[in-house]
Amino acid sequence: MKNKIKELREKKGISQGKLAELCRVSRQTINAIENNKYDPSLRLAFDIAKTLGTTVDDLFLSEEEEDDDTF
Amino acid sequence: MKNKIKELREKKGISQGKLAELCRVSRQTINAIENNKYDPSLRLAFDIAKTLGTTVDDLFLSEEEEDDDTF
DNA sequence: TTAAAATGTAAAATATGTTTTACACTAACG
DNA sequence: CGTTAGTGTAAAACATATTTTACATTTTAA
Repeated sequence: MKNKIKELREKKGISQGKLAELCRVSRQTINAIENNKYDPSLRLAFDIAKTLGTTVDDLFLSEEEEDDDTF
Repeated sequence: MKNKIKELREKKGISQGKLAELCRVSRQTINAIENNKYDPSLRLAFDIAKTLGTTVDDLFLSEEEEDDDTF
């Protein structure tokens, strides 16, 4: 699922590490989510959205789907 | 994390089983989420919101926190 | 008042998300 | 040049979400 985290994070001028700290998760978690390794939990999605001053619906693209490449 | 799933589902007049089918998950999953056994994945949160004609931000309450009772 | 549909719940198995530790790479900077 | 901050990545361990099967209870409706 695509997201605008990196974009909004950079607009705010904070590092992955700082965002992780503010959301109380590890830096690797933020990194993995920004790079679409996996989706965050719903709770974390809300925390990130709030921290970046936006909404979950705005931050994540949702739109059907990102069925991964393996075939 | 609180949610309005049961409320909106009943307003739509569909059963847990029907909602589950529309979201392509098991009925138990819908039941567990309605009864706050656990939060859905972000993907499923979007699917449920869409199916119920609302947004993730509207459907879930977010607000800090539901730290469970055990102590 | 009985049968059917809907709901609640539970355990085991599997899938997915998160942490920790650790290291490599790049860019900026003294 | 050598250091520091930021980023990408990986494996193991752990936490949480989901499925399947199965059954009990409640609600609806004939």
